[in-house]
Amino acid sequence: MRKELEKNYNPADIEGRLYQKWLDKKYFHAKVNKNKKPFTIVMPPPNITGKLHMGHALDNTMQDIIIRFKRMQGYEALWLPGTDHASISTEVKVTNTLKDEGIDKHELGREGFLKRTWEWKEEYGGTITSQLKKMGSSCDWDRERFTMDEGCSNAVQKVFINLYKKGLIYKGSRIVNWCPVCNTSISDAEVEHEEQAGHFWHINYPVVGEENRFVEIATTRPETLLGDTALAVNPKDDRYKDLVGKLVELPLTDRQIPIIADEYVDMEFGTGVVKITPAHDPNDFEVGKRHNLPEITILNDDATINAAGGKYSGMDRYEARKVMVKDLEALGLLVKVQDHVHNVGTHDRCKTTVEPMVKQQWFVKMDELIKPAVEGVKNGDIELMPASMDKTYYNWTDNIRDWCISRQLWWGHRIPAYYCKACGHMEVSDTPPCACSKCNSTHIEQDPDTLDTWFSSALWPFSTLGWPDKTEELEYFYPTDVLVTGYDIIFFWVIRMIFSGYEHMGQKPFGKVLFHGLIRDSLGRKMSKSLGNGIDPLEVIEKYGADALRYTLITGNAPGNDMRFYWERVEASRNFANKVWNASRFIMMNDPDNTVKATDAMPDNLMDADKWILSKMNHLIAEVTENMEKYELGIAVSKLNDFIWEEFCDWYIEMVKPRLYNDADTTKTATIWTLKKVLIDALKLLHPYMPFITEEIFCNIQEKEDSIMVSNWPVTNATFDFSNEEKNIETIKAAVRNIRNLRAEMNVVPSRKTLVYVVSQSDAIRNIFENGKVFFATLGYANEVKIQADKINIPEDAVSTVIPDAMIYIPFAELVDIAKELERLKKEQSKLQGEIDRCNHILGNEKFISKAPASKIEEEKAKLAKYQQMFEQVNERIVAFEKK
RNA sequence: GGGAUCAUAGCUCAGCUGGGAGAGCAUCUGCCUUACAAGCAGAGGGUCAUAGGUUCGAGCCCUAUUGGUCCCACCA
Repeated sequence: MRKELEKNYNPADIEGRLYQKWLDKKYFHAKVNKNKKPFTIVMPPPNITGKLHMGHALDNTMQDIIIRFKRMQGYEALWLPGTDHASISTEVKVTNTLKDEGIDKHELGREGFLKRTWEWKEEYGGTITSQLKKMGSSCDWDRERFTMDEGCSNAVQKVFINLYKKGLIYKGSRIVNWCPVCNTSISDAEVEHEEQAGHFWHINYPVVGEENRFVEIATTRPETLLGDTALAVNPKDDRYKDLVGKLVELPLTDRQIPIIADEYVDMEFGTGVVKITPAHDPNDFEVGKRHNLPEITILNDDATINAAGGKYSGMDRYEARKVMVKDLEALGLLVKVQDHVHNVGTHDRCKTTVEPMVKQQWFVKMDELIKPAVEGVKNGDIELMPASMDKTYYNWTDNIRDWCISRQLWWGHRIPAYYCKACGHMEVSDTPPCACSKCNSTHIEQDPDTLDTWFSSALWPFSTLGWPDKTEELEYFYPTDVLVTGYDIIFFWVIRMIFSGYEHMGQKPFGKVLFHGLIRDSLGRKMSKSLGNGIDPLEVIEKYGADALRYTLITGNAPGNDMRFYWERVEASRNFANKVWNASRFIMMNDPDNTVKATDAMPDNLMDADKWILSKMNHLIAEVTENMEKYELGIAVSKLNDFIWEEFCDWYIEMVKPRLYNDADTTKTATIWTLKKVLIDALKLLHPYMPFITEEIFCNIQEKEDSIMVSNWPVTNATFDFSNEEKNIETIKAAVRNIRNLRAEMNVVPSRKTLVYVVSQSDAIRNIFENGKVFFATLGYANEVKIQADKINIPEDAVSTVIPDAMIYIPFAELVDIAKELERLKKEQSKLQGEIDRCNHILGNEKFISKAPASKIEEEKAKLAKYQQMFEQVNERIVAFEKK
């Protein structure tokens, strides 16, 4: 017994139930199946610290749409989910939790800390994946992975060792961004630069051997003076030419440092003299290397002054700054203090001001690795969408620097390097050596550092499929087909996956990259925790349903562009869902016993309107499929929306009502068949976008425990190409519009039941129509025009056989204010004349004829013919009117 | 400083390789109508940022300008 559908679509009732059904039936699970072609998407792993936000919602909606589409098309579609251990985020989070409990991470020790972190992961790491389920994501949860699970960890170790053996990983001293709070180095990309109000301290350095001669420098960080090993001037700077090569006294210390000349110095800026602190400034580090200057580190890891700082040692960097400025003032060496706004680097996770420090770090050599990654995009092996992202991509690859991969953290993949405490020998190996291969000492220690989070993410497309083992999954599903991600991690992640794929698999990791933009709030601001302007996708789902959310995210936006989130847009999406719901309800109400099935053979008594909508649907299938294959998801769904709402609901269903309400009508079955056929195909096309509502309706209408998500994607069928009928109905539509326009002037009570479709119901009436007289019919409500209806002659048989009794017929011409209509027609005529002139102009142009493609010329010719025909028609009517 | 990108209706945005200015929302008018008022039928509203150029023809291509956003580098 089929149940009555609610008047309004209520998503909350059905979403959970349907998702569970899909899970139970294992529809999401993809197997190695040699009889089918694979289609693979690997999910960008969200952080285990994360909560689902709009960015994830968009990202995963796009992936789900693609994967559902491909699954219906008959591919073995795998969408592999997983999460990222997010080393630094997680470590910060757990450290803070411990802090709240009064536990210091270092007291707990490495093992204890890791144990806690794993516990934390078990408890909270699944939050985001469970939230993804609410969105309807059809991931293969049986294959869910984690960047630190056994397989992924093996892959990481293997890659590290391979690269090391190839000489592509090295250990070196580098100036790195040091976060004194997180106690780790961070990559350039993790540093945020923000403007801060600071000061410019002008300090005099006394020249050695010259009484009362000083060199004035300006600095924003006077405390680093302790690590100065030179002053530098520009070699072209005449003011200081004679000073180059001389020594100056370094204030507050007993050291003397040289004055050197280097191009790096900007003569215009400050005093034109720069203090060089190689150990605490990236530029100075470079200068120091060029001039063989010593590197004096003056800070401890927690940014206090170290033993090299004499009386200042032990002070915090800012405290030392204050004291030193005071001391300089006392010595009379402080010339002046200016206000100065400058950029300060802060750590994006904890907002601490980073400190450049010289450290021993592990690096990946990039110059060779990056080459195939550049080549792969250049020769089209990998396609970036939108194509404009190529520029951003090359901008990164062209300026790539060696990748600092070591982090002084505990949570992550530990570097597989082992040191002999006796002789200092280092070995890189997948198992800890029992004894030093050089001195046989058993005092061996593993490198304490862990790897950058992105090191494991870079391997994600193949580590998740079993690499380094040669699994059949890897063989079957790799390379993956498309990567969907935000453009903001093109460098962090996309580039690194690409070169890793080529290096370790010898193959690209994915064929296409589909970039999307950021979701902003209604004022165009980034959604962020600190602003508190984030909209929780779960809240949207609760209020309007997952389908409405998905629909909102996918429409009204071009690929790669940022989008703003408005509640009004969600409402519009919900309204569309409701429209689909009610159209389906209407259809079911008209066949309560479900006697007609869409799978039945096509009835042979289809009317023009039926053929018209079937033909339209046929075109739509072709267009939507093409758009989706090009991943133009927004375009596809907006076409679908227009079709369902405007053509199917506003025209077809309205046209068909008199037939359904007339018990004597012999075409009723054909009508219902057409309604169902078109609805079911439309539902299928819509399913990737709105999985829940389409499934619910599909099951109700079929009365089977079937599922739309494993049904076949609709294909075009030449049987449904009815170009004549299409033309007929389009003409009728135009006529109806004209009548509607006139209605206001006629002072007729408007009604949406004003129908013209009847014109096509019988040859008799159609003839009248074709003779230039247009009729419309109204069910009730039109008393005022009733009188006029008496004046016309409708063939009795035409009316009685097909048309419901309540219908009234009014001759078009009788109702028209002739003067007004003439005016309108003349306007239309002159417009058409304009079009004809335009076409003639183009077609008469030699250059156009010679240069334009043949299809374009044909198109213009067709237009010209069409306009000329329309012009003739209008002209005939004008002549007819003028006779009156 | 280098680069990217955007500027189209009141708002948010589409507009694919140059050839008839579009949608949604908002506004206004009329409608309880046996699928849907979360609806139906209509209407108004744009010098396509500015100035040049290429072209038979420019929202689209080129140059410059203005303003916005983003990324990278970063001044001691």
